[in-house]
Amino acid sequence: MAEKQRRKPGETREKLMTAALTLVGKGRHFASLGIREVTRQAGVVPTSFYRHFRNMDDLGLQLVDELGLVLRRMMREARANVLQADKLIEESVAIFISHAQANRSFFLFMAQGLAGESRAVQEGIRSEMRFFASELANDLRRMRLVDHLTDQDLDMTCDLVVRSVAFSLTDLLGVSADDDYQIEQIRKRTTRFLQLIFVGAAHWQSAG
Amino acid sequence: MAEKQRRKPGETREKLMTAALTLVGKGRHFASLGIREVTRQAGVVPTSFYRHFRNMDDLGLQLVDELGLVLRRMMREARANVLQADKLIEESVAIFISHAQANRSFFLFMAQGLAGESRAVQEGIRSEMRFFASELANDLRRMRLVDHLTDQDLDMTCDLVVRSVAFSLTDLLGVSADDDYQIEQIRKRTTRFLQLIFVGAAHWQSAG
DNA sequence: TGTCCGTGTGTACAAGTGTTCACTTATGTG
DNA sequence: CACATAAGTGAACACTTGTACACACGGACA
Repeated sequence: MAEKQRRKPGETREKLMTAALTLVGKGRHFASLGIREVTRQAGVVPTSFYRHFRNMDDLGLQLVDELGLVLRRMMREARANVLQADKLIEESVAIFISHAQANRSFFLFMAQGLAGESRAVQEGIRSEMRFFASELANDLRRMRLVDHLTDQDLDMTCDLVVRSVAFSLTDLLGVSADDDYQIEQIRKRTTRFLQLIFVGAAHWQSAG
Repeated sequence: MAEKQRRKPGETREKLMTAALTLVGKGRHFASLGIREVTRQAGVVPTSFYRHFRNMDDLGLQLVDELGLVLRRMMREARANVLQADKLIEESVAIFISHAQANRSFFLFMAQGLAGESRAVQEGIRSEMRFFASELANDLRRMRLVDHLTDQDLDMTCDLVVRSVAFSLTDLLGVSADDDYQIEQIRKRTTRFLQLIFVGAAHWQSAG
């Protein structure tokens, strides 16, 4: 039999998660992946799967957790790089797009999971988005750019912002990763979306 | 052998499409459906599938076409029922939600397809959404509520509106169909999203 | 009336599926 | 060093899957 090569602990686990993401990155839908398929892609025997996950839903849930880390990294970078308020939207969108490109499979998985098969994964992703929106609201509060909005209205605004960006994600993931022209179009459009929303927020008082 | 019961032409075809939608309505993801599974649900022998569709992607494409009809019906009803401009948003959202409930499986399929496995289905749904947005823009132009916007800015606004509503769809489809409280929350939130967007559009000139 | 042809049916098969089982081995802890 | 344990392996199982083939029927049209 082939030698058993155990390296670092948790290595196979990671290989399996990466394999699932790789398949998603190749255009497959997470819901259509099977255990054997994933283990094959990972170069591991099918039985190994059960050492780390109970089933594919379980693997999906653990991917959601890692997705949370990716999002947090992105937030940190945005906080560090967006210094001047006047370019806030442009720069944030740019950072978002570059992260989405760098972690294409992850974001693909996220976009799929929003309407996915597993209720738990769905709820997990939704919860990550809520967290993201609330962090955004905190940042904006801290920057005192939106003092005229009630907390509730600010939360709503940020929710809408996150949703719009998430939807742009599906545009972005639909075009090939090196189609610079299309990507630039998406960047511009997303930026204008957010500008429109913030113009609305700025005048919300009068309409609320 | 069981009698062969041929009824109306195209009946089996419809049964297969309905069967796929039914499975989607039960929580399955379209990408994970198989031919045998669908024919089983339709009460038809697997071989019959090939008389009407080349594969599951083909069936998906034909579902997108029918989805177009559903959307057009919804638009027609909205046009007929939204008479006074001041309640335009509220009433449109209400009509949308009632249609989404009445055609739950269809809209579930649409939400799934946006990040689905088949590029063609994806593009089809996206195209339906673009059409919807452009029709909305035409209606608004006709009502002369947004004369200060350029055509391009109006298109962008409508695009954002349609996206926001589509995203609310995933909220709506995530809650049980008779959870009136949650549905009401979603209705309110979606309404406020659109109001925020239109406030933004109303003041866009100054920022554009 | 005869003859296509679209559509429905049953059978068959090779390949792929999830999961269980009994096994081996590497490694950290005592 | 001995050993318990986590993590890897191959074989086997009972199913399910997509698809091909030959056949049956019924209505449209000559």
